Amino acid sequence: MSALHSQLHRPLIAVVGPTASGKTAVSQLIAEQLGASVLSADSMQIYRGMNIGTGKIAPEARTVPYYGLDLIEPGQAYSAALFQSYGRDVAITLDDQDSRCVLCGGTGLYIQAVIDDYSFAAGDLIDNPSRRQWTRFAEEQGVTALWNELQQRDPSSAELIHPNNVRRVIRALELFDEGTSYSERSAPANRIPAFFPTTLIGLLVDTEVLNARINARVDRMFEEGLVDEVETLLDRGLHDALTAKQAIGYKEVVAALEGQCSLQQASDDIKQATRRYAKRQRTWFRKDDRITWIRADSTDASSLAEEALEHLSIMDERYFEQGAEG
RNA sequence: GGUCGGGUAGCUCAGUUGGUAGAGCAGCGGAUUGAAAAUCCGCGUGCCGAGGGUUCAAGUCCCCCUCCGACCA
Repeated sequence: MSALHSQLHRPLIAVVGPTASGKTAVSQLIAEQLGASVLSADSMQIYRGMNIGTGKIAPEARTVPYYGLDLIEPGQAYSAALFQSYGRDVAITLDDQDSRCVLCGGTGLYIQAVIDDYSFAAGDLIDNPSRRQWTRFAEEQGVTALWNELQQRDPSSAELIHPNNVRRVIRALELFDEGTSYSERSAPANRIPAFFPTTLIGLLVDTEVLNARINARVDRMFEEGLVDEVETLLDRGLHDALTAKQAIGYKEVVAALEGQCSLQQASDDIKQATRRYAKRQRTWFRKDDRITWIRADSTDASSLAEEALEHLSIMDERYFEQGAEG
């Protein structure tokens, strides 16, 4: 019994990989060739006004329609569940118009929420009394006491979550309050069935090469006016933003602007945080064995796109053969 | 040239009365079902500057050399 969504005429395309691996350029070239649109799956590029620091492609550089950018204000809350319904709508709508969709992004959870059969619980994200209550409980009683509460109510979920991981313990308690369970939903990522047929392409870059690219990119962000961008966002209330203020490149510049460190230090911190982020992305995508990895040490996006397109046409063919059989 | 400090993990340093070494940071690996650029977990062999000596046993004591720093000439 497969949950595979069969409404799509052609499989979705997803280009994944760590930050600075060249996803944006390659995705756009692929989309150009196929007459497709790009759907960004990036948890920070959804914010309006966060452009330089998130590596968002400039409007004048866009040669195909883009989705998934500038969806909300930095002060607004967002979630993987919201992106899931947004992304699926986009994918289905494009397919209905006989157009194709190239998912492009570094936020593994967002990608998977769209293409795989994740079912998030109902419940209010914005005004969630349960989350508030447990957050306060954690502050007052400590993380161990919090975990003990979960252990009492929902032992099988408690078993899956380390007591120090407050965020996730709280989430599990929320789910329990909603009458469901964290443990019922969690499953090894590679065992979740697909929701859309998707051809996944991963860009693989040698760590040393990627680090050098990250450093150069951060320097460029400062040259392009990252500090000004952060100042503008602060005027618009970045401080009160829950998630947006945690973005790499922004939190460090804010610290410098508040006099906690020099701009040089902020730049170094951004480079380091970005390296670590890239590592987490590598870890996330590595376990997905559907991904076909393309070596992207060179910056020649067009040859990478060509390689990707070759693979895509093979996979399309396979998809239609299977469809004809079934 | 002399005196005093110091030379221990990539970096900053601990190392008790001699029992072949351990923290923070960095780095590396992993997890990930409504914040995910978030959150969390795991990983420490290093000629203890070189050589010699005392001792059952030396990062630790003694001698000598060397390098760095401060001060005195």
